[in-house]
Amino acid sequence: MAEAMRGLKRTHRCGELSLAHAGETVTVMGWVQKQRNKGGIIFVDLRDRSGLLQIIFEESDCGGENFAKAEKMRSEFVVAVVGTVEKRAGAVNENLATGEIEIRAKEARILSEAETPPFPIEADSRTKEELRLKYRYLDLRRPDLQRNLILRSAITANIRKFLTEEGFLEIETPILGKSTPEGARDYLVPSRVHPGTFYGLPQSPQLFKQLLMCSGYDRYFQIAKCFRDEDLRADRQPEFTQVDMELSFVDVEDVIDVNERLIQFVCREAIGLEVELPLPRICWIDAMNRYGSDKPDTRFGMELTDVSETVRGCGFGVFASALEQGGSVRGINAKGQGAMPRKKIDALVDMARGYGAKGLAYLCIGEDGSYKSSFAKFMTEEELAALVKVMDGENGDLLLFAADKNAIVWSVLGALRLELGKQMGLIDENRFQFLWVTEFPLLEWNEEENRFVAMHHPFTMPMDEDLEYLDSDPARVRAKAYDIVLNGVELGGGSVRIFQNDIQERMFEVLGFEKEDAYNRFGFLLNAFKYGVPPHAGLAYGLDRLVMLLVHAESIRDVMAFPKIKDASCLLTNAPDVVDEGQLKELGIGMIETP
RNA sequence: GGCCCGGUGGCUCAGUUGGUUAGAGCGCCGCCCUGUCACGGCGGAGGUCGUGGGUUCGAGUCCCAUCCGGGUCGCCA
Repeated sequence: MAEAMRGLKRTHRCGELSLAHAGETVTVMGWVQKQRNKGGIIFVDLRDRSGLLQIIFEESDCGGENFAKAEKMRSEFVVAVVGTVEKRAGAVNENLATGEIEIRAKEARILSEAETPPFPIEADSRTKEELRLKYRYLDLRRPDLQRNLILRSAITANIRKFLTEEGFLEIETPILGKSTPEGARDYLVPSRVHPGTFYGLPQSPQLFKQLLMCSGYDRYFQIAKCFRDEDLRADRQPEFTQVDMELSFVDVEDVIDVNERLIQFVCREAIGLEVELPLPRICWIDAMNRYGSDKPDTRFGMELTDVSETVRGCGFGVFASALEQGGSVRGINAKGQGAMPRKKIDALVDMARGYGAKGLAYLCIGEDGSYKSSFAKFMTEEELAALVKVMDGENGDLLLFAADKNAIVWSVLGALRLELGKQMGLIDENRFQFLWVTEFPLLEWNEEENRFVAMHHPFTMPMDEDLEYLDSDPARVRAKAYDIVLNGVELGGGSVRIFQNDIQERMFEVLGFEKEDAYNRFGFLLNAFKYGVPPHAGLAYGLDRLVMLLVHAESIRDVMAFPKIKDASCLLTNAPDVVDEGQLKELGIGMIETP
């Protein structure tokens, strides 16, 4: 039977009490973590978001009625206890922050009884995610998730603090916006007032923040919910949070500077991590050539080596044809892995195929200097020796080679490098390696659409020195675009924006947009630019990813209160769900066919 | 959409080559216990082996289909 709280007021959270409070009478409230009944004495571990606290019940202190309540207490009951803080008479519990003290109960109330939860409410749960998400409100009671969300709150509070002090204004932009077909799929919201038309939920506040620059707000930021109707991953949710910012009268260096100091401030204040500035930088082409990735994990080496020139003209057809078709041959050296069993190598070959390679060439160098290889028979001894030399191959090493178009070679070796880095234990999980990746290509060729598409977005400014090639050789134009990477995860990205009409129109031309079409989609922005636009640039972070990495969570779901599962549904609320006929009718929506 | 992993009491798992009545730890229920904190002692309950079909004398185990969850490729300007 639940009792009222009347007359009681919580004085402390459990974890806030210490030896300094000895002798004080306090009132604590929380959930029963565990009851240990020794017969004439009952211990109750009380839990709230601050931690655990031991309560001791003895009939001589609290009387028969309260003692009987303590006997009834089960896990997850919500109780209130009035009592005295005491230094423990028994042994100190070293595992507990409040292990030196306990509350000697004088009065207890059972505010709410509880059924036995479907899984244990404790840290480091190994419970299946399906169950955890169905009972998310219980999962969220667990100390590790509470810690994650508390740290997330500390991170956003410090972001606000820093940016506000730097003169940024926090301004909200609409959630109900205009669908922008370029890029990710939009979530659509039907309009009741205008049947047949739809709002699009924002993939980012991009265009609005540029308008804010036109309006003179100079430095803007927002912690903004964003939506993308694409398939999920461990670090991707359909709705997620961006820390979005835009600055006027700045260039690349200004954006990087303020963001480096932001990162340093937040890491120091929120998690006590000291980040050394300036952060290292790498330009995109170097990142691809050295790591096979535009978001390299630079906590370990095993860099890629371009062996195209070494193998040119060799007898191995796969290498030769890749080079003939304008591709490359590159390799990585897995030091000391020369004795890797065939089965594991085959798994790597399969993995390479998963990234679009037709195969993966390997060369094991035995401890005695002998070769075991998938392609040695096609090459002369001299060719092999040259290849091993350029790969810095020593006895006991495993050399892996991919030969294809550059894009495939990079992605295959980039993925293999990460996999081998993990397998070989080369990654220091306690290290935080931030990295700027700069000078991204402005455009990339899209085979399907047979046209160039913007790598970042169509408003990204080309680098000054490449501007002249925008029409003649678009593929070589680099952008004033930059990504911030942490431990091989893309944390955020941004760019300097085009603010000159003529460059914007040339950009649309290269992208194959009709002028009319461009105005139809983005006219409000282009029109705004006609009335005086400051040079501006910005950046947006994936807040969830940042928090995930800083708290060492394995999935973005562990730093969000109510995440969705792989098919973008919610196991807790069962969203999305059907709606009744009347709602649809009002929106002028009919189903083509009921699934 | 493709590929990979998983689904066995409330939870986490084991389950041999297909072979008795499907096990363990934790949890849960009852009784006992005045210094426990992974409390302890005694006793007990609890399982359509995700679902459907097939092979077989016999299926948790093999085959097919399907559902659910996770990872990943495609996708994510």
